[in-house]
Amino acid sequence: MSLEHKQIGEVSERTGLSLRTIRYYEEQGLVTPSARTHGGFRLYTEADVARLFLVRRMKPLDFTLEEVRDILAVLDTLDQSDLETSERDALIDRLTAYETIAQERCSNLRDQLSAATEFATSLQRELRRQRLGVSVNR
Amino acid sequence: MSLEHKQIGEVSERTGLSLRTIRYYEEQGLVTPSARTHGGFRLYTEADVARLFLVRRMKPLDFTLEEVRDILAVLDTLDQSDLETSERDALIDRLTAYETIAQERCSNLRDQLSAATEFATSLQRELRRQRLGVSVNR
DNA sequence: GTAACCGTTACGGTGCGTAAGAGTAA
DNA sequence: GTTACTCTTACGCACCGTAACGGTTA
Repeated sequence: MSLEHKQIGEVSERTGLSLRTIRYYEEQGLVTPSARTHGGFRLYTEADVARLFLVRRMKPLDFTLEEVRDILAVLDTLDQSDLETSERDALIDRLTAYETIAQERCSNLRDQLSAATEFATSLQRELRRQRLGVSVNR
Repeated sequence: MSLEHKQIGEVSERTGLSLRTIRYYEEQGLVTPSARTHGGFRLYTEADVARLFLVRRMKPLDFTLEEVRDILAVLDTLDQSDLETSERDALIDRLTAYETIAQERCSNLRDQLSAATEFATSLQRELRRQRLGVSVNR
């Protein structure tokens, strides 16, 4: 059992998500553990953990948790084989919309990274200036 | 006057910060407009706007607004020429600590960007698969 | 039985969004 | 006198952090 199902603490360490966050994601319907012990402890399969990692990868794109839930639902549904073509097309459209947003957010992230880097190096420069100013006494 | 002082709407457009955000930053003591009209309209100088841009550059590093205020205060104080050496050294230490954090956050941001990019391209792949699956009918 | 985990419940906090209602600028 | 800005006040919300208190597991 401990081969198949892990409890929340280990999952937390592996994913880097806090206990609180993992429980909150469950509360919001994102990732539900596949099982519980008789006493109520959450038990996660590898698939559950993979799903948590997937959510984690989406986080930087700051989707709301509602959007994340929707994306997961679309992906889940697309994995079914018994879908009518019209329904599948609709899902693909929804996913395409999310993909567009994702690309936009990625480019935002790039901008933020460069802004942040710029700030960090400006701090460095300022510090050098200040240290010199003192050691050379002007 | 409109040559020197801009009101909040124009500042908002230029900085990309919302009116609410600019007012909130003031409330938190980050950036205070240099003047007000008789009627109470906020008036910003170029220096004020530059300060807002500076805050904007810090945002991706997700410092709390309290930390941002502190950083700004340190920078402001260091710009004074009449500081005792001991005081200046203390400020430099504080700034150095922030610089270390900034570097860490930058590398976090890089990780997030790559995770996000990874997710975006995985979405792309999934969409290609799905579109093919339909058009080829399996 | 005793650590080390885990459960639920609930309050708190940050960083804004979003009215609402009224005054100001040109 | 209008139209476009702006003001303050205040409530609301997402995403968790952090107890508190008690049960579970090995």
